[in-house]
Amino acid sequence: MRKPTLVDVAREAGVSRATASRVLAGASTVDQSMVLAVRQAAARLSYRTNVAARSLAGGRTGAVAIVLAAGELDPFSGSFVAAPLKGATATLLAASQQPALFLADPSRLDTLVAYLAAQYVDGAVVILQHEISTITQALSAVDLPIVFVGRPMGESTDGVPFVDSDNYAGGRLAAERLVALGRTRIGVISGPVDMAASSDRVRGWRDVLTEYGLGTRAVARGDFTMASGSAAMARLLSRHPDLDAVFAGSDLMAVGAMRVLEASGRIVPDDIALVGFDDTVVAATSEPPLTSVRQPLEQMGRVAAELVLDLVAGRSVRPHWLDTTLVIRDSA
Amino acid sequence: MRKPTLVDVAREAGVSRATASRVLAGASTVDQSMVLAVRQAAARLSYRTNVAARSLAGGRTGAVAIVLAAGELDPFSGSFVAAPLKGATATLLAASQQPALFLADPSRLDTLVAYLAAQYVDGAVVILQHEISTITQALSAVDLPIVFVGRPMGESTDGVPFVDSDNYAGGRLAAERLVALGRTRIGVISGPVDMAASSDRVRGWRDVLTEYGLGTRAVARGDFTMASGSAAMARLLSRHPDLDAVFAGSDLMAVGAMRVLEASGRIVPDDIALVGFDDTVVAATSEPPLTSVRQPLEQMGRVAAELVLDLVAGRSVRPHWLDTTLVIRDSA
DNA sequence: CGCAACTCAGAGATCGCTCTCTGAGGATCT
DNA sequence: AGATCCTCAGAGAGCGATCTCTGAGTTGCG
Repeated sequence: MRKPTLVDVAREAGVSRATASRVLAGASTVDQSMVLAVRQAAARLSYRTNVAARSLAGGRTGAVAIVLAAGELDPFSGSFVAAPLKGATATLLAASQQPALFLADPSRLDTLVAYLAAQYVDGAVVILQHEISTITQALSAVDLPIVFVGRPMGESTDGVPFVDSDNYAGGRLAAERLVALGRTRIGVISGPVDMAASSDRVRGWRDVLTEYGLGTRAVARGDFTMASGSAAMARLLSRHPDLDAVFAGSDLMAVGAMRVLEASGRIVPDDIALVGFDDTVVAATSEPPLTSVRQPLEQMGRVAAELVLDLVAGRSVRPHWLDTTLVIRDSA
Repeated sequence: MRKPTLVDVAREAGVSRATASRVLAGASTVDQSMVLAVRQAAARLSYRTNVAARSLAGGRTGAVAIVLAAGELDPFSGSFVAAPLKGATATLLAASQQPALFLADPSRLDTLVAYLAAQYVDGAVVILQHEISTITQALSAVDLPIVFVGRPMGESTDGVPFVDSDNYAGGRLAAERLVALGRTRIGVISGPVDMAASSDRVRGWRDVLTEYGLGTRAVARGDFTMASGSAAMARLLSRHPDLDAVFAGSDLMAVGAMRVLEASGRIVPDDIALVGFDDTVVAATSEPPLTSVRQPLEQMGRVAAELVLDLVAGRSVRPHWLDTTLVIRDSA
């Protein structure tokens, strides 16, 4: 049997196509009795609006892409991607928009660009766990509302709408906690320098220490992994054996550092206090449990989706910084 | 500036809309010189065909959904989802079809059904690691070409096209290996009974032992997790302390079993040989490395995508069983 | 050389919906 | 009470492609 169309619904309800369309699109300027008639007719025929036709006529598809970088073998590595994804999905569904997941392969960006340019979707939320400048660059050429989760870095990223946690404030939170504990020789294990998130955290740490007149020389660089945290901690210890606190730019690096501290015979937090970043599951399960700066990952996804919807609706948006919070456990 | 349409391209190339359409759709019945003219005109205007219009007129969207259960973002699911996903994606892209990922939330199936019924896509590949009967049931009501990766179980699944590895043959492979090693008292740790994959593996194991006149009483049930493997092994040992081989229905259960065997003072494989299933990364990294039955996961995704394309093209398809292979390491 | 068969470009209808415009009917105001 | 305003249903024109049908030009064969 042929799929029922709007005309069928209209006939069944005894109204015109236009009225049926208004009801199904959720317009308010329709008499209540007709609304009911159309709704019931649609249900009776189990009618589904044809999105292609609606899209063609209305200029909007009702779908928003959520773009993830598929560099890793496991596409959904960790909550850094899953949590914003969840938040964005929930927001879009609540707004009756269809989320369309897209795994962007950095080596086949033409596919991504083609997809976005083909008007399958009205806008896109782009979630990149790591900075991938080729992706941001390719996207800048696409004429479509796009909001990034995480601040993109680079020349052409001015005015690009994004949602990020306030990494600077997060760095300050961590440093202030350590200062409040009476620590005075406070080191930092930074993440990759080419990531905005990473350098902002270190900047927050540095500013606080400077304000308190403390030294900011004890800096070692990692790459957010556990192994790099261990290596960085070892370097810090050899150069500054008298450290009494360390702020690590990620939980994984903090745990890596913890192992080295343990091996050196130091007790956390008695001899040396430790604060991590992200408040991932490892923070809760490490021994001792790690005090960590929490990022509102799911909320970031939610807000990014809201911003895309704003852009689609023609409203202009500004970048959003979301607050980080300090989750205090045993390590500091 | 307005987006260029087919009319613009046709005018630029000096041909009719119909001809331009034929060229861009890849038809062969067009003179070579016009093909060239249209191609160049399209490139000059950086024309992209409007998928909504094409879909409305042509009845096909050029997109195929890949459905995953949202719960399977769990990192542990790892390659069971990622590998078929990768295979399916590659196949679809090669056929110039747009893969559209969809995370199905088992508690909000209406969203999935609405998406599929709204004609966003021409067909769907459904990848479920665990049997989720509510999903398969909901999908049976949707009038759309669907192919499952993994055989769905249940009343209404007859004639449902699927791609699975030949779990029965895999179970046979494992059992034959153990028999070939001269083992005669061979137990099995099965997976959940309500999963076809799981019961097929056990059936293969049982048939081989029966053919060789060996006993098939040593059966314990697990749920594919490591902990359940340990528990099942402990039960097997208490009931059948003289076992000289065990076939575990998953690598994780095999590793769990290995821990218990080790604790009981038995040496793998000298005292007791062990074969796992799946050939996941844990098989390679366990100590001793695990002999395991490998599933062609990526190929399963590829074949499933091909079958969907066949269905979309109006060809009929049959279920496909793909061969498993035995990867021999140290444990058996 | 003539007629049938074939190839292939163009005209026009169509897919199913949204949106603007028009105008009927009722409410409000002077 | 008449004029004006407002609300809201219906008519009709697209949106941008595909696809069928038509017919001009070629080719093949008797």
